[in-house]
Amino acid sequence: MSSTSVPKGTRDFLPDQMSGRKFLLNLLEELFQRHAFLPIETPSMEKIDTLLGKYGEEGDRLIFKVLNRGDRLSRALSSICSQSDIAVKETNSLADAALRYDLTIPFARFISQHRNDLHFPFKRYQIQPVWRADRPQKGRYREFVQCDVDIIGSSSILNELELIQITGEAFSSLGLSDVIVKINHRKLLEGIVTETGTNVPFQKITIVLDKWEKIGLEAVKNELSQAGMKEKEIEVLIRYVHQNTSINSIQTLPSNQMIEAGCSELEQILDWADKYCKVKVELDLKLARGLDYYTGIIIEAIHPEFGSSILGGGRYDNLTGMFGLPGVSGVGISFGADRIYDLLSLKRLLPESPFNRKSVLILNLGAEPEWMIRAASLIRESDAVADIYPDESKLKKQMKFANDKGFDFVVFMGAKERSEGTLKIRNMQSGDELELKSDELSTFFKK
RNA sequence: GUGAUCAUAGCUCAGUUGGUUAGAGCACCAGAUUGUGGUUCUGGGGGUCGUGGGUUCAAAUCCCAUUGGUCACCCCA
Repeated sequence: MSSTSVPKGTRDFLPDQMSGRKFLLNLLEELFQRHAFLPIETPSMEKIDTLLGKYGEEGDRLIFKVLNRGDRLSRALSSICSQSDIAVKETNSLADAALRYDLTIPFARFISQHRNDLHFPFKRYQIQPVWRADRPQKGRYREFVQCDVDIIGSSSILNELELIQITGEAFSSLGLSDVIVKINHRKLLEGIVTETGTNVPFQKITIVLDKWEKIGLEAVKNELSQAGMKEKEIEVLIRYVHQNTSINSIQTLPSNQMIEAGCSELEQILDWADKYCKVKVELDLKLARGLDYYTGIIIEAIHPEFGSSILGGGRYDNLTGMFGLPGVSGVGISFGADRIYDLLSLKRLLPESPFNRKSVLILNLGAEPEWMIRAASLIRESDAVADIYPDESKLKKQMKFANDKGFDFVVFMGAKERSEGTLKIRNMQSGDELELKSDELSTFFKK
């Protein structure tokens, strides 16, 4: 017998879960549309070269590669097997394609390819699954849905503001009022690191800083020193980064070009966010984000009752350059739909009804089928959900079915009702019953 | 890639120093109730104790291996 389980880190979704997921995804999509973003989709697979080398060395390891088929595979295998040592490079000849790791790189590829068919600045949203060959754990899946909104072809920080507005609108309409948006600026961070005079790579330092909340100040100092920073450099770095959580305090930083550029953008964004965004926005100089391609403002959203971030994003100045379209700046964010769903379900903020509107089950009491068919049509015309129980089963069984399935009403259409020219409707929650004339059916379930 | 931990019914779990026929709750099915569900009562079905091997008169229990799940690190939505 074949196994009934699904691969590690992937899941089935039952109808009960799907109604919550649809609710979330529909809400986000509708919000994106109101902000004039347009939808696109890209294939689940990209050519392997499109993805490799874009996410740092850790990222490359987490990309799912798709094995070649047929002769190409046989040739690659025999070439590898004939060698005494299998070079890592050779394994790439086994795969020409890989599953997408995020939606941002495919988007950059998409923009470069279709540059002549698009109007810039171009605002797109994209809601699709991505795959990562990670070890699954709480809030971490190997297949998960990202909801990306990006604006490409404009350097204005009006775009950053809009993305934070969308973040605030999304979480407040979902009922997640405790979400905190943390922001930082890659240039500012880089400027600070420059001021320390260290020759340790910027990327290495930011990753350590990012762990601050988790491991504490002393451990951060330790790791920085292990990374090769001198004690004096660490001291300077910590002094600048430590406790700089208000816009006033970052103005006390030394001035160089990068710091000034970063500061003025952050200052503007924080001021606007305070006035126009429905979410708490905090400056956090420790926020780094591992993805290499960010160059300006970076943002991340967290919730105090959830261990990992539920949204991430930032500005990238030259993503399309790798695909032959240089000098185009973009900024975008990605909602982690699966994590947000988990959080909503933890906080019981998802709608309970599996049908997204009033729902009615017509009980089968052996009445003339066409009478029930007409009744169902009338109910559906009034925009409610209608279903006819197909078999003339015991009433108890049908009632239990209606109850378990979550129908709001059942309709009795039996011999008694037929002779009186009426229908009996029972509210499944209150137990109230009332009689209606057949032609009142279409208006009863309206609104 | 590194580390920890767990695996008994569809689900959540009990199961004593190894010792009769492996239990409970929930869920499911049937009846009490032949036109009324969600409450109650009664009864019923359902397990090769993850898999393979070993120790023993005897293994869910002890040993070894293996597979799978979960959690953490790394990194990230």
